[in-house]
Amino acid sequence: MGKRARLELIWDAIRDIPRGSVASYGQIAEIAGIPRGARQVGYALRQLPDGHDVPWHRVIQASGKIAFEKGSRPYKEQSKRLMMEDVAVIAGRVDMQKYRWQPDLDELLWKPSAAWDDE
DNA sequence: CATATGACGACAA
DNA sequence: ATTGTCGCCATAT
Repeated sequence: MGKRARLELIWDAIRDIPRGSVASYGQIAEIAGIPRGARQVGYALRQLPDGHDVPWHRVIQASGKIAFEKGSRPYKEQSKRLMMEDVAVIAGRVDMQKYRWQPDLDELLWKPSAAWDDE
């Protein structure tokens, strides 16, 4: 696979994170079909071109912490964007239990029939 | 080909 | 909660 294609896969996975939810780097990597590729997601985010439409702020560490250094420009920008969509950021962290994106659950809510295919 | 570098993650102290 | 170590893996040099 070409490097550009991989970047696109990762960016697409991030575009699927719904407003008000967050996903970890590793989670996005798996969805993009790159197991253990958390670092590749970080790489992909650094390659975002100007004018992109990728909700980069919805990607945080598995621990719930914002990846940027506390107090830095990007750190503040990310906290602000998350707050803007009602995601609580306390001391640089987000409660993953509460805000972690669950694709499977989304499926159930959007297409209930998909969960009944065993009847 | 050899090393260094990360917007990471799991785990042990 | 923090910090350090180690594993991981595409890129960069």
